[in-house]
Amino acid sequence: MEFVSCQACPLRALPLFVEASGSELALIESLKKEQVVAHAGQCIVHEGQADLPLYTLLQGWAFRFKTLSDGRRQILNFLLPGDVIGVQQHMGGVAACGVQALSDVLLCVFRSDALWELHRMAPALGFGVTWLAAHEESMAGDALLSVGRRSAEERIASLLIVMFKRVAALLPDAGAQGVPFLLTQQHIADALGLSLAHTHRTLRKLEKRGLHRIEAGRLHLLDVKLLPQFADLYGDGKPARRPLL
Amino acid sequence: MEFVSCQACPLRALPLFVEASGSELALIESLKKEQVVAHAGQCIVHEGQADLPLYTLLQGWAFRFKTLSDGRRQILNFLLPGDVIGVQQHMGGVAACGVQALSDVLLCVFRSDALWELHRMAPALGFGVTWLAAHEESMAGDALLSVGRRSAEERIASLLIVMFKRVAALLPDAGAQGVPFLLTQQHIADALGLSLAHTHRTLRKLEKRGLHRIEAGRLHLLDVKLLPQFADLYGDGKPARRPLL
DNA sequence: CGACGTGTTGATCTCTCTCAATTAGAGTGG
DNA sequence: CCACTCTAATTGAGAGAGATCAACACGTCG
Repeated sequence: MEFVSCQACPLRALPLFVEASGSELALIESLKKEQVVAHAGQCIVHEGQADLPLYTLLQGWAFRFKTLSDGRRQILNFLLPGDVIGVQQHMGGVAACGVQALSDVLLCVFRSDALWELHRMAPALGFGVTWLAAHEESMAGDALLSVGRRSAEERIASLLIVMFKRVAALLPDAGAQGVPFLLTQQHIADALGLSLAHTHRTLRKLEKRGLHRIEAGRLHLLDVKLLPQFADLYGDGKPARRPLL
Repeated sequence: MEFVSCQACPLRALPLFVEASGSELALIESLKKEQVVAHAGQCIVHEGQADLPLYTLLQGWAFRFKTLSDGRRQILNFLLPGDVIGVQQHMGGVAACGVQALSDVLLCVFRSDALWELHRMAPALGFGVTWLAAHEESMAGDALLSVGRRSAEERIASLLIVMFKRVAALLPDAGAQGVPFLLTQQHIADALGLSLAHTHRTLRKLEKRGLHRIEAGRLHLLDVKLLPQFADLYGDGKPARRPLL
């Protein structure tokens, strides 16, 4: 894995950063401490760990998770290139959740005062970070809605669709030939609050119904937009109904 | 409901704002647009609503929620005095979730450019907002863990304990005589992804086991710290185990 | 007084979990 | 090249937590 300059950082694709000025880029570059590699399966951040830096994921996949004392695990979300790791942990003191690499991973490590410097020296970038944090919370809300109120079938379909779109957005061909897919059924189960066995059976059922195909580490979404049964899941947001009151 | 000055704003109790300087307070004051009242049950923000301002909850309770097209509802979290409403919605354009008042509520409404001005004029406050957003995400993660991996009993116990602590923290006597509790069983059910019937039965069971008592709109937590069975739930964070790897 | 919201309960149903076992594929060492 | 190991996928059987549906009680309110 090679060095990635801030010029080429996947974060730059984000709406809030595309217009970063030269001086802002220079600032970011000066706050970057180093670049490290973690191997598949390795823990990047441990739950409860203190003094952790701010990271950015340059290459590879990872996920954030929490565990209960008896081992039950909940995956909070999956991290793709361009995602920031640890804004929340970084600020609280100790990490509220762990982060584990799904594949070999290349990380950009920032100085521990990076977040504050960013705010102080470049308010526009600080604003961008706030936007990022707010956006993450919104995603967390979607996940909560899924886990709390959707059936296993809906949850899995929804996850596949969202992941497909996220990964496709990073590819030049937008996923025309399917997208790389590194999750095991266990990961899917832990992200959706389901058991492994039921996740497997549901995945099978959806495949049979024509939603998707997973093959050789690639996810192919077939005709989502055509299947009315999945319409609710495809849109970006939830199709809010009426205010209930 | 009377006027609340920024001096007396419940937000000032937050660690990140206690040390606000005079000029910072003046800035905040200048960004405040007005103060409005909403009545119990009223929707403060509709799902999908555009152009919504940034609010702060001065008095009363509310909650954020999302709904599916068939009416299923998931409550994302409950809002108490001092909570900020809509950092995420505000930034995205349209509201990703709705907000409804649980009681009569007093809101502080900010100018629509408040967030940006805060970042631009007072980086320390901007940083505080980022911290807030990150903290919210962390809470969302806790909720996801509960809904995804805990049993109904654990979820409810956990919610009661967390709410008790939050409300107590706002009271002078720290909840010695119980704390006001405005949630109906339906709210609890919608927050935890449970059915109303099962929520009721579980609530009963916990009460019988001595966890709590709800009476006349007040929640009394009995001897949580003494009950080993709830130990996992009482601590602030989750008692993370080992890295699984 | 009737309507409504909330709490309460019983009966029944089913989705999802748990436990257990088997298979398949990749990697490793001899 | 083969035995050995490990992970991930797969499947079946049985159990159970929690959902659904349907009443009923009670207090508030117009």
